[in-house]
Amino acid sequence: MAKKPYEDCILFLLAKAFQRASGKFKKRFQKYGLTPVQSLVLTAVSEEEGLSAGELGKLLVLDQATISGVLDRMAEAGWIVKETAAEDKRFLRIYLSPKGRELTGEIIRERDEANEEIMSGLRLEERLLLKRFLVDLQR
Amino acid sequence: MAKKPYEDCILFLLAKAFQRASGKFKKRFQKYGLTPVQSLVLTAVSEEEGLSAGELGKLLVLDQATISGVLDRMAEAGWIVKETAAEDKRFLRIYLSPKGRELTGEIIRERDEANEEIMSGLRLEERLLLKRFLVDLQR
DNA sequence: TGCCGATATTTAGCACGCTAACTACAAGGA
DNA sequence: TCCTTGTAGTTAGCGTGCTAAATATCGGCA
Repeated sequence: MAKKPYEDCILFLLAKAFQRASGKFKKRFQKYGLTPVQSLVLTAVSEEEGLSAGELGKLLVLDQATISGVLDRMAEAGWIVKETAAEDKRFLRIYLSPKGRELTGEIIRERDEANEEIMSGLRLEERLLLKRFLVDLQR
Repeated sequence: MAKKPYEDCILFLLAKAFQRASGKFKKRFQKYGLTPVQSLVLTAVSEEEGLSAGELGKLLVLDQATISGVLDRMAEAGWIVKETAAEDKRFLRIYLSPKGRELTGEIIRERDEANEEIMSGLRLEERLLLKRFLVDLQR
């Protein structure tokens, strides 16, 4: 039997690389009670408050059902505040809570360190190439 | 607001590349009633029958709980057969069902085509580099 | 023999991520 | 005004993937 029979399958390689990266984020953020996805949503909200659920979903490429659940749990945990927009009650407006605002800087630092940790096996040019390839896969 | 604020976050890039690849597999395999993961498990079983759940999990880097559930659904759907090993009843032995054996060749072809489709935006050297980088991330 | 610790699998519970169905609201025309 | 159509968000149901706890079996040792 081949030892690593799946190294030619790009789906497998992507899945495992994502799993590993996700694990590193998870470890780093669990002391805050945040999941990896939630950490991304938090920084997105901090970059522009008042976005709707749909706009956040587009930004982070999450479908409506997924972003809806994530926002719900984050509001529940006190990271963000969900308001319905006055002009059009179909829309939400998502804001940081005081807790969210206070910890955003730290979360962003953790995220950057996690990214650094994940990429530590690659040289700078390799990191740039990898990112370009991953973007090119998204066509 | 930046248009694509997360292209610097390797977790985000990996997640989205994986999502897209997974989507292509999903589309291609749903006519068989197979999920992307199940397609990988099926080809793994076809390469060596009689492996235990744990051995398959190690091969595919899936934890016990996950492989257990996947195997259950695949047995339910009639792709594989679960037997308990006679020598040590703690172990399972996983075999292909007649249906699994019949369709494995086709499934492998679909998998190869899906991989080709996913990588189609990259030249050959780029594909090899990408695979190497993804493996290197798994340290 | 009978118990103890190790090992393989299963189960429960949570968080995505997807599709599909549903609700709520808005806008525009008959 | 009423109705139809479209849009934003929620909910339900499924399949991973994880951790932790439970179950079943084995092996060895008193």
